[in-house]
Amino acid sequence: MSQTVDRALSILPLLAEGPANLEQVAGRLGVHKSTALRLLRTLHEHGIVHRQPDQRYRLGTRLFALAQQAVENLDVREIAHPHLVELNAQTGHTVHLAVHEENEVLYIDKVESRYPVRMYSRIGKPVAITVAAVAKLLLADLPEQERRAVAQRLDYPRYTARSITDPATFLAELAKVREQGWATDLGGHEESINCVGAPVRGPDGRAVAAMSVSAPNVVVSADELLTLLPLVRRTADAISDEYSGRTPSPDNTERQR
Amino acid sequence: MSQTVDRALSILPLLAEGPANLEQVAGRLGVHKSTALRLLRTLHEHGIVHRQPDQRYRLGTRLFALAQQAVENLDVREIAHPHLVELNAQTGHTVHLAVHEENEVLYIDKVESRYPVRMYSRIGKPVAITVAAVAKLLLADLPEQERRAVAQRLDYPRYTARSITDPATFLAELAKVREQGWATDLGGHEESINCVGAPVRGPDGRAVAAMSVSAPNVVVSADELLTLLPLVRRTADAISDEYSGRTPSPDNTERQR
DNA sequence: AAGGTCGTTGCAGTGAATGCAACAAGCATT
DNA sequence: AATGCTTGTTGCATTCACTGCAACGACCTT
Repeated sequence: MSQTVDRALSILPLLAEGPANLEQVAGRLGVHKSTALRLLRTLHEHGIVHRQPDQRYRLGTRLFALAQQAVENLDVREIAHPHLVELNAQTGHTVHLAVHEENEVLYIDKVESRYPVRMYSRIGKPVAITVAAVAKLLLADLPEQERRAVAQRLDYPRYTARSITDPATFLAELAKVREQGWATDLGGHEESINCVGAPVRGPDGRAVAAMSVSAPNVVVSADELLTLLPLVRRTADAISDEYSGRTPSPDNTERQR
Repeated sequence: MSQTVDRALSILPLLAEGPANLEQVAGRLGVHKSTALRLLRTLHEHGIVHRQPDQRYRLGTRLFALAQQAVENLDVREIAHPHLVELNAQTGHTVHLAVHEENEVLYIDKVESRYPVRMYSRIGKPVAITVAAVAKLLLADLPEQERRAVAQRLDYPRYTARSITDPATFLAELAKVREQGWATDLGGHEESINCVGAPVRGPDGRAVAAMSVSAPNVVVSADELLTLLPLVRRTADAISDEYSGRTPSPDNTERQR
């Protein structure tokens, strides 16, 4: 739309390949040296490109700073909420969103069946970190070494007969979750409640949050709940895409796994 | 230099603060809506900005990808990382790596005490350039004339009672740092936090990066932290050697201390 | 239905970007 | 040392692309 800006931006991927000098940039842009110079100068003033001692240009660290600031100011909850509502509408079940922070996993949003109003019942409260599906998802994303450290220092309350109660089992569960990309809690926290969840990932692929759908046995069996897995994963992926600034292509009917 | 590009690039830091709609962008840019629209469109086509379902704009994946490449091209980071991890393991404290670029000093890596989870907390953010140990190290390495120029144009926020708040004191401090080859920040940024750092030098002897170890008063006193100085310097030197392609002679055991 | 907000589009005027050519600086070759 | 080559920089005339305006349309609220 804007020729000048278009040209300037075209320089970036070019420099991403590696440092380049003025003529190389001008050549690949198909413009006169002087034009390229002025574009590069402008980019330089904004710290987007950096001039090396050998006068060649490369991408600047300002880009990194910008990206960093952007993710920090991103509110997962804000982005996720509409998706959670939709999932709730589709399934009728309770939907949770959780993040990992300072050795705790806590709910930051919840859409409850029938109650459109946000009741902060469990929101903000730490989850049962050793059994909850969302907790497994978030911890499973940590590097191995750290996962081990965390598993060691946790307490393992026996909420129910199905609770995980030792580090080894927990680590094995995390490995499985990491492998398959989704998690469940089948009566591990409360005997009659099952959950199935999936991770929300940021631009760098790391899990920034996790979501889950929960329902009591009396409403749907665990097996029935599991049939919702594809839908849950699709929702989580949609949130990931939006959070990462990816454009959900209009015709992306189904994503391949 | 180029008005159009200048305006377009000015949108980026604006969006880094958070999503914004067309009018907000136009307003803060001081241009007509239609102008802002066309700039945003161009940025959008390049994937630099992303349009949310609510039509607001925010930074897009492409920017994240570029930022990623920008830091990956900084091979200091890659070389330094294992050393930082080791230093962290030895001391238990937070370790930072920073570079100087375009009038800013910013963290490009960090290894946090015990909780690498928060990995990217301060990474990408400009450091408090008038007080941070790494900033002193990098600025101290500049030629005198340039140091003076920088010192003059800086702001000197009084973060704490111990902050450096005027150019003369700052220049004196830089001279001292230059002389001794290491730097500290004793409560100059945050009252209870002390740092000690050393420079990473390239083959030509110029500082290409700086690293520091930080710890709160409550954990170790400033004096205790200073006892780590030899270790910090040795680590920085090891990184320098590797970066400069000097053989970190296999038998010059770092451990014989 | 009316009124308001906000994004989008066509258009005319002009100011800003472009390419040219000459210049400067650094380096290699002779 | 002189010459020629390469590469970055600057002043300038031309023109084209960018700008702001105003009108339109989509959507939401009352």
